Amino acid sequence: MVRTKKINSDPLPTEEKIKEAARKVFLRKGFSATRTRDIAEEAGINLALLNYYFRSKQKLFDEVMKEKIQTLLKTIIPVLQDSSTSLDEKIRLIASNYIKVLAKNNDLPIFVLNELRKNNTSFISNLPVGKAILETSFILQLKQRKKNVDPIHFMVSLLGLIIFPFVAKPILTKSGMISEKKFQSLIQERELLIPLWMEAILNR
Amino acid sequence: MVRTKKINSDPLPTEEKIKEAARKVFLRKGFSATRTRDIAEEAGINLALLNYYFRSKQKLFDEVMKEKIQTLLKTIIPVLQDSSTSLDEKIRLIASNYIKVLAKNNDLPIFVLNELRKNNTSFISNLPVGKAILETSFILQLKQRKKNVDPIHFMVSLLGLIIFPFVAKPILTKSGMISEKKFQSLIQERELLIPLWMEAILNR
DNA sequence: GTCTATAAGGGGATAGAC
DNA sequence: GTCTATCCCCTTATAGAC
Repeated sequence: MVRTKKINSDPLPTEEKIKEAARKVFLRKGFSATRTRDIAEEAGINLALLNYYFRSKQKLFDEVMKEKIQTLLKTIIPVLQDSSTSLDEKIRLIASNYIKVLAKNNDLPIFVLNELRKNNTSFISNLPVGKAILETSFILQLKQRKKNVDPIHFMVSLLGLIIFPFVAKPILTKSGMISEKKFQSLIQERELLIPLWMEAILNR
Repeated sequence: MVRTKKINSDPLPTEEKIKEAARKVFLRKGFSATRTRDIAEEAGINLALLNYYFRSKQKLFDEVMKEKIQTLLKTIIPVLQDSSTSLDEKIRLIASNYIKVLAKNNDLPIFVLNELRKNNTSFISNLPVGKAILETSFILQLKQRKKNVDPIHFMVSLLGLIIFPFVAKPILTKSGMISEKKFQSLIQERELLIPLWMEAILNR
């Protein structure tokens, strides 16, 4: 392998083309509003091939959904667990990592949260991820730092400050409150601001 | 008119029964996943009546959607505009009003935000509500209080702290992190906590 | 105003040729 | 593996009786 940069000489294999198209269409429209024909067209293949590779719309959706949940979890869980970093560092890392991921994928949070709400999927309820988070290094450090701070409140607030702008983006931009460009600079600024705000809350 | 309290002696008129059913089903499942049959069944009427009163699924949806957006705006805009209240009071009122409304209607924010995102609806873009908010008493008081605080950041953060728990509720409860009961007490606590946190951010 | 019956079309999935 | 053609159910909406 000598090539330093991959030119588009070998197009994606069909299965990956379909999955890539599915990511795009499902994220934009959600499960119910998406037609398998939309995905096939986006992928530049025939509708029959979708069923050949993935058997059904639901199975294809499940694969995309699982992947997206993993993306969200992998962004935060390793940071929460790492006992070698300080609490302040963890807060900075979470803000920084999430904003980097979401800046490239604005729709990710609202898509995942809304689809989880609508379907009684077992994506989450199978993994005991919720309780696991309550026993991470992050929570322990939080309890040591300040006894009267409820770790759940603190974590929900931190994630809210990071994620909410992306969830509210449709209303912020469509109402004319801010432009697309202003939105992008806004969330970049928050990468620095959120840790300062969380610090202020802790020192209250 | 002597009756001081309306007993449920006269059931709702058909049109209102349909609308009430539509509110319930659309909010739970979103536009695309909702079948008009679901609404008719929920309302206890025949499917044809739905079209008789509302002409189409889309028109019925639009009425519900418009109503829900109004609910969200009416909760905050009068508070922002009232120049007779202090900044601190406004913050307390916004937190208090929103939490009261959303405690009875957990799905409201994610429903509205997600449907606005998916459809290129003109619900919002017609009203120049975004820019109007930037000229309210609230924003002026904020600028006076602290010059280096960006009002947009502050407002997005305030709303994020209030609304995000409701948006994240599916993942919080389904992941086993907190129970339904714990969730309800959590958001009640935030009615007091959020104003304190915003104060800490302002005094940073 | 309210119902039953049905038209008309959309959309997921498959059969079968190549 | 990939395509075209098609099946068939589901869903919205309407026609028309009462």
